[in-house]
Amino acid sequence: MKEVVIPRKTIYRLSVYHRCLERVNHQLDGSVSSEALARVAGVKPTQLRKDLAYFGQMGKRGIGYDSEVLRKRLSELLGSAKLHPVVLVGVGNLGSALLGYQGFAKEGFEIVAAFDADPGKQSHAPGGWTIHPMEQLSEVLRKHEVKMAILSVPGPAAQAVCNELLANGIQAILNFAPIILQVPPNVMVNNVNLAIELENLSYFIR
Amino acid sequence: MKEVVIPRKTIYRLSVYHRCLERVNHQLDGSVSSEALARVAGVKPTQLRKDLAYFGQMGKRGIGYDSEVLRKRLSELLGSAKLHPVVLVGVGNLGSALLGYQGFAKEGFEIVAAFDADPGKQSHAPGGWTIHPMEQLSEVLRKHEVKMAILSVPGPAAQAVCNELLANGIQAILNFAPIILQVPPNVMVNNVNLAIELENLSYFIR
DNA sequence: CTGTGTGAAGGCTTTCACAGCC
DNA sequence: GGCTGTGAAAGCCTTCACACAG
Repeated sequence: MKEVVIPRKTIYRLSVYHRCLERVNHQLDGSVSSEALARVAGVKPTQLRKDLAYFGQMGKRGIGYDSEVLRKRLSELLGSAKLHPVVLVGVGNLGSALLGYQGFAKEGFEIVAAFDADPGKQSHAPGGWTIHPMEQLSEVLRKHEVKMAILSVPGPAAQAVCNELLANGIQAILNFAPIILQVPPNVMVNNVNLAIELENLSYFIR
Repeated sequence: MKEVVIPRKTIYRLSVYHRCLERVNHQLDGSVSSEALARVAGVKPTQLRKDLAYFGQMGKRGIGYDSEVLRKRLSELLGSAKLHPVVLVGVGNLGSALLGYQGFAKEGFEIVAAFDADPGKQSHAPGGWTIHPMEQLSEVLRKHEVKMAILSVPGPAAQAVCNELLANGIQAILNFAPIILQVPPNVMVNNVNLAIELENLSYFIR
């Protein structure tokens, strides 16, 4: 029994490989080399091999990786093999966009409910979504056993809403609010801040 | 003249500090300590100091940083002091959401035009946006001297559109398409992939 | 005495070089 | 011969410890 910790960055790249594999695996007859897959994933072949090797022998020497086997294995490892229920909190500009975004469902995530403090948001909701008031949060989270949340409320409200999510058993948050959330170490937060991404790019323009 | 390279991660955190500073600088009378700012930014005080020190002496020992001076300096360094024109290409689900997102303008970025291969997208556009056909890309980019683009087209179209952007002088791309773009080393790409962020979170849920 | 600036140490990730299997 | 798996080396970033300025 090994006691190696797997780097966060490796986990992240696993998702990238997973996507790349799904995009190209009908173009190849059964197997991929680390070199081929690394190229479309934008990494070096050695890195890909090291990443995969954390989880045991996955390829055949002299041949490569069986693309279908690898895809399945990645899917299991990442926990995306089964459908994950997700809630979305904050149906403003960005939130309603995310509700309409088809990308989530396609990748194994189902938004089971959307919440907003303002019931008036009902009318703006795309695609016939029902926007629940915050009071129903607890009930819905427990009923569907939801463990993941998408947080797209304004910055000032974010920490309070976050606390509410944590109190109801949420273990992972995709945070679009422009603040660093304070959470216990067993809760995972991934931040997405579009303004920061743009600002970061502008640094590199001479 | 020092010849030190500044880590990419440092540049990224600079944006975070910048945001945090804007959020809290009316709460303080003139100066911030590295400890206070680091706390809201979610980093260690030493890291913040080292990050800032890459750009010379910015604080006063025994006192801290003058919050207004620091804010201005960060703004200059990041290139967000002046308004940057940006174009958005791909007005699908996500693209139209981004068009409606107020966050960009607030942070010094102005979307000067939106493009889509399908002129039918006109009707879906929020807020009275005119959606230009791809044929006008070259003209608009040159006229407004646009250097940054937001790319939200479907994966299969992304590389071709990217090449077109590069041919017209684009130097930085915020990429929402689920592929790794092939670009020359002098072009900067920041990837945002919501499905990957969610999948990544799902790994950490036991 | 307070809080920044910084060389040095430490830790983590990536890359290399090559052993091992097909 | 081809390509994976992996210990060792290199590189990069973070953290520490403390000098130094207000």
